[in-house]
Amino acid sequence: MAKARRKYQRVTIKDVAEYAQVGVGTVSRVLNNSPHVDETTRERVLEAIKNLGYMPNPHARRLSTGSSQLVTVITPEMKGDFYQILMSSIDEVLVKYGYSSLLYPLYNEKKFEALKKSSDILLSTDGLIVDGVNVDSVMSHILNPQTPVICLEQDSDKYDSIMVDNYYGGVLVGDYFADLDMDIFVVTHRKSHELESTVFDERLEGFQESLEKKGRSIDKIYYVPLDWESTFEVARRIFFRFKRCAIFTTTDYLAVPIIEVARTMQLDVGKDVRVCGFDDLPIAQVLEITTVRQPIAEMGYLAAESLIKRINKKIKDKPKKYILKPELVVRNT
Amino acid sequence: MAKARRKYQRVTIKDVAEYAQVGVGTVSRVLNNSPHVDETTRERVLEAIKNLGYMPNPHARRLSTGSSQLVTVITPEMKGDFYQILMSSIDEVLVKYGYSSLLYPLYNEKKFEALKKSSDILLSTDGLIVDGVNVDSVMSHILNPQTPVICLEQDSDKYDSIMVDNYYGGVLVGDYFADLDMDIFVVTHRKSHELESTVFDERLEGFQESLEKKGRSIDKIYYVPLDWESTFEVARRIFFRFKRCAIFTTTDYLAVPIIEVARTMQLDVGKDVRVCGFDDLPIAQVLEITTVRQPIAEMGYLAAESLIKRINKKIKDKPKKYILKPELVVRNT
DNA sequence: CTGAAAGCGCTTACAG
DNA sequence: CTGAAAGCGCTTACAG
Repeated sequence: MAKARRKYQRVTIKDVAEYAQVGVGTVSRVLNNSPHVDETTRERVLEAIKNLGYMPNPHARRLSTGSSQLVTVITPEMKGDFYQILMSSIDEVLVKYGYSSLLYPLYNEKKFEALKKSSDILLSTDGLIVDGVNVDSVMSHILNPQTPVICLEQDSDKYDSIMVDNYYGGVLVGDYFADLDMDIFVVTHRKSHELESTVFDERLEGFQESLEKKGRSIDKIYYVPLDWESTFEVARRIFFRFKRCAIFTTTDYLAVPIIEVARTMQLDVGKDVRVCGFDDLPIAQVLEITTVRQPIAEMGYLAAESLIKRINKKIKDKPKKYILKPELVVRNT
Repeated sequence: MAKARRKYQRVTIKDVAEYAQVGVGTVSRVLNNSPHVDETTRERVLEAIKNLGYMPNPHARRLSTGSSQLVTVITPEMKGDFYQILMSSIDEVLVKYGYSSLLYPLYNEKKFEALKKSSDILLSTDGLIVDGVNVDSVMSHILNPQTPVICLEQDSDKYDSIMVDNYYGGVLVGDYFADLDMDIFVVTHRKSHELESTVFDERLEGFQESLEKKGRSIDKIYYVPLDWESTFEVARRIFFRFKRCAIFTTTDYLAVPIIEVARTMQLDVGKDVRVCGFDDLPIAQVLEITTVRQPIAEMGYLAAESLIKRINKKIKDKPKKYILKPELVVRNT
């Protein structure tokens, strides 16, 4: 005779307690691996859990403890290796502390609107790591002031922020290219909407100013969408006229098609044609592309560690700013 | 004099009620836009909410209502356009019903382990859409039997499943290529671990059998990792020997580098060199690649609609299977 | 329209 | 080691 159960007829801790003939507190204790439980009662409870097919209700637990052991990571998109690396490193430290991460990528404007509407999501998690979005201006009003937030690749007055010195990275490439007796081109991406990041411009600026300081200048800047098809076109246009040149792409992603076109056109990449990317994505490592190494994993570690500290109220002081320095990695291109 | 508050000193519905001089029930009603609230009291409550900076506690609400209005989408990875399209279409219908989606990409094995450990995540959401993972065998034991699940690109005995007829898609390409008086090559990817999908093999099988039925056969199959650098190499190898051939890539992603190499080598793509992809990703549309159109958005719509129906208990019957038919889209390659 | 109260399913001092 | 009870912050019949 199935006993009448409440809404959703889920089996609760109470059912388990009855079945095992103990109090709910004891069930809770074995659920939480408390050491203060007699071994035989523990087994009886475990038995009950199994027989009843009990599964805990996370909402009840979270309401009771005031914590979800969850962290939300908000990114402006989800494509590319960058976020995979970032997420992996964040997860690595998170699990150490018993936390999990949830991804909330803003892959289109609707997604962002949805977030503003049902900011529930932002309130149901113990902390936030936000990449490339200006939290202060577009998000802080829907956030609980108590919720710890770490900003990545974006400055913030209210929260800890972790940035890479993109300008400096550009300078590194400029210094490197300045000594080359070649025409100098840049292939980069122009940000098209508010949410996009400004890193490409910063890299370009550092590059440009370093070049000028050495009496050189950019011969031409090509702006492309962030996809390969357009870049293939640009590469063909460049190499049709110039068999010898140095090209700075503000991300490795754009370097790939350029190198491939040059190689297919039999140009000597690494000698007559020099290509330098940015980011040191896995693809740059595989193709041995000269690039500027952005410490993505370090960013992730730092972000996660900082967040955990904030969550644990270890730090209560003013927002901190971390600026990580990139480095030039000269390889075969 | 700041009043002493409980743990986390968050302001609760009770504080708001006191401040506005009403009962907590009334506050709850204005929070939920109940029409049965006098306009002036509503305003008083709203005022109190603003002044106190009140933010609702989602856990309490979820415990009380038994629902989170959240859906988790689990994918085997997060790279590429596919998931962006899928997620967008899922979100589109979800918002219609007042739901939001959370992404949980299994970008590495640890992520999957973490999920098994703290299956909390799977229990705190009203439903699940799982892409490309065999739920029956690897996940169903950590799921609440009550939780509705929709499986994508993967068969299931327990849950609704939505699949694309990949075999049939391969047949379409085979029929198309069989009439071409050219050598026929395939560039495809071999699955390397358990969690990866088998779609590439299914597509290849359909292609192969259709060809055989017409008395033709594949001249050579090239297996590559799912990245462009390797594919560039393969393309160069092919076109070095064959200036005239038809190539079937089991995903558009792999068609791109092949087409680029052919073009850069001055071959007439669309005439001497024929390339047919699979998926109809945005990149295939931009580059006007002949391909097999996989109805990704339709999958997303169907998945989300089916899930909502299950959540609302509209359907209680046996798991349903949907098999979507892809179609050949002949373009310029 | 509105308030008091019960209930959602846990956790955690508090006694024993 | 264990049970009874209070509490987490909401929602929702139930009376009025």
